[in-house]
Amino acid sequence: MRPTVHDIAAAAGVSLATVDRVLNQRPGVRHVTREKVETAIRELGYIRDVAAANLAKGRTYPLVFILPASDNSFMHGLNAEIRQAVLRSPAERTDIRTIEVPAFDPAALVSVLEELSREKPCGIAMVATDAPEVRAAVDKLVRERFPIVTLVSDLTGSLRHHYAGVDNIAAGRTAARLLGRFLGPRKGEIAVLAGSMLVRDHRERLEGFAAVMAAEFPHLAILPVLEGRDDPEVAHRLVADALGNAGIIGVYSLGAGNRGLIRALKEKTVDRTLTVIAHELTAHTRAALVDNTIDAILNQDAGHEVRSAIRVLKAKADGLAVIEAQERIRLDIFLKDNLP
Amino acid sequence: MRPTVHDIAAAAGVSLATVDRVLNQRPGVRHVTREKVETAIRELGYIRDVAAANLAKGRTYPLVFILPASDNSFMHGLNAEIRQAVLRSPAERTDIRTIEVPAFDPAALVSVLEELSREKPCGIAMVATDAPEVRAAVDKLVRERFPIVTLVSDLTGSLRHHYAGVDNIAAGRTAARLLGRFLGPRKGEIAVLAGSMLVRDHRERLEGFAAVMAAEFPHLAILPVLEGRDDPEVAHRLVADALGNAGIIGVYSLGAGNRGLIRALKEKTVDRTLTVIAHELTAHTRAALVDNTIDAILNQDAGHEVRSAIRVLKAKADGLAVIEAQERIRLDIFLKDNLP
DNA sequence: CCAAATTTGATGTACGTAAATCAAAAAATC
DNA sequence: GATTTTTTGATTTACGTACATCAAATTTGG
Repeated sequence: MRPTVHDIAAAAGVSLATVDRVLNQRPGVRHVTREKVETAIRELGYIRDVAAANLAKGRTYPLVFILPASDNSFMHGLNAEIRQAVLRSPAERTDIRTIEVPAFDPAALVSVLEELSREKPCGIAMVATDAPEVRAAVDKLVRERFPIVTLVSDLTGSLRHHYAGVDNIAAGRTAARLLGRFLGPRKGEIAVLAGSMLVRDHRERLEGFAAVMAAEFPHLAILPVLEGRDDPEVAHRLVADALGNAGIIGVYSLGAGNRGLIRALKEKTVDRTLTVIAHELTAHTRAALVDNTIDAILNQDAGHEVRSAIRVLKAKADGLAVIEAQERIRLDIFLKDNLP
Repeated sequence: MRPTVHDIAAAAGVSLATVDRVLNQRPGVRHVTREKVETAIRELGYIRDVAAANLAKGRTYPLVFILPASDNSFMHGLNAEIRQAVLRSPAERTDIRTIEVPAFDPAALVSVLEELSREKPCGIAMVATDAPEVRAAVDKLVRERFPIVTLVSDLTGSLRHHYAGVDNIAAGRTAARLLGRFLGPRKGEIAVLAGSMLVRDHRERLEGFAAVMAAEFPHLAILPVLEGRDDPEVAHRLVADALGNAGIIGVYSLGAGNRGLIRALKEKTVDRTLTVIAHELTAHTRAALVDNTIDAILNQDAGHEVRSAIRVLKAKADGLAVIEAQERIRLDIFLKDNLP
């Protein structure tokens, strides 16, 4: 049987009350006594029964998710997954609140973070906008002992405890290799459609993509990035224009808002084979993959990201270890054959 | 606040003891009373606090993993993941035992299953050998209310509650498309290295592979399957021999024991580019991917499979729902750019 | 050495559920 | 209608931990 507080008390030769004081860092314990107890804990290999403790405390985990108010399929999916998590709240003892902030607006994000400092949630998951003031606000919260995980888009160089999202540089590199290998020895130009170069994840994907392209597929030339602002209409216009260029043989869409891209691809008048790689599996990209308009989809599983963020925040709040391998968000590669 | 048993008792106008009898299906409750209680449960939306119940019951989950005694990297990895799960046992209230049975031996597997029927574990995870007598033994256990999940290799047509493994037909199809697309318009022959055609997962991978090859890449001819018995030495000899055929331009290794394959590939005398796709990420295949001996690796995450099997078995034992999306085991596709 | 302050012990209640016991009430049987 | 059987209620203890209270013991300061 695993040891209980009673065993610790007996082993350390103190009372239950004292063990409790040590375990819950309450005052009124002499240094030597505290050490006796801590030794007993270590020697017996005592682990607190979190379930029993939560029951006694009537504990819930108030968590806050901060998301950008972006109107694209991916964010809608992320929102839906958070709602699913809310439905599971009673069983998981979580109490989840979502805050939407204007996208790409560091100041707004910072002010939300500052408010949270007063509200005292036991964990914060946020889609980070990459700016120095955001980094400073996050670091401040971490120093005040708030568990913080970044979601989807990381905040490198900050003190955040964990990042629940894919490695975007690796994603870009993977896209480049797939595209390069699919195209074979053909020479030509590659169009890149992004949302905005102001977002870190898009910048990183492009960085990885360009690096592998240059190093391993020098016969393929990357055209200037089209910034579609994750908006289907804008994307449609940009891609339709670009396809006037007969030299294009491949497309990499690294952002959201692929509806416009797909429409432009289907409308193309000149009949030629384009190899297309896009990000994020949605109803639209899925259909396009099935009908061969798109050749591969790179995806991050929003459900996994949300569940992982919650697990990590709870663990951090309790000071417990996380299973690293379980919390690694993988880059899913979908061909038409392995769709879920 | 979520309702408790006390609220149910009050709402149904019965005593706590009666509610308990209903909840734990103990005898001695009239039909009408039982219905009153069940109505109250439904109307208040009562959900049993599993943590509190487990605490009161002093419950642990005795689980059994049945694995084939195969000496290859994948099975070693699976074993290691089970040992990790054992380390987490105190926190997860599990009590995990592993049983090794001779590989490809339905009779041995059946006799182990029959023994388990007496031992009464609260759940069984097994790497299934695909045979009618195994199917019958599994169905019998399921009818006796044992939760059973198949691991890595499924038992289609049986009553097992869940399969914790990848879709092997989809895996084979994916391999075919990757190989076909990487090779482009080149004509040639494809060597296929399998472990044994007696194992269901290998048969299924080949089936998916052959289907896509025939339908979409008819200019590539699949050579007769090499059965390497998942043994590096045998695989080495078979592949080395096969590579004497100058028409081979691609290799699909759908089984375990890739060390021999890799050695044969590196030794090849004629200098030509082979496109190679293999299964299972191990130290060897990983190195081969990095040095370009292998072009892509298809993988199933053994850690995810083990954790998923445990979650599902616990949920089934408690009669709870599982998060389907979370328990879906994906086919990982690794290029050298997205290695973990 | 005494008083004050600090540290420790003993004890009880609570969390939500399980499980057991025994008495009381209701229903079924003859 | 009395007896047996079945059903229900009331109550208690337990699981492992948290937390509060009060008394007792120990240490510290003067």
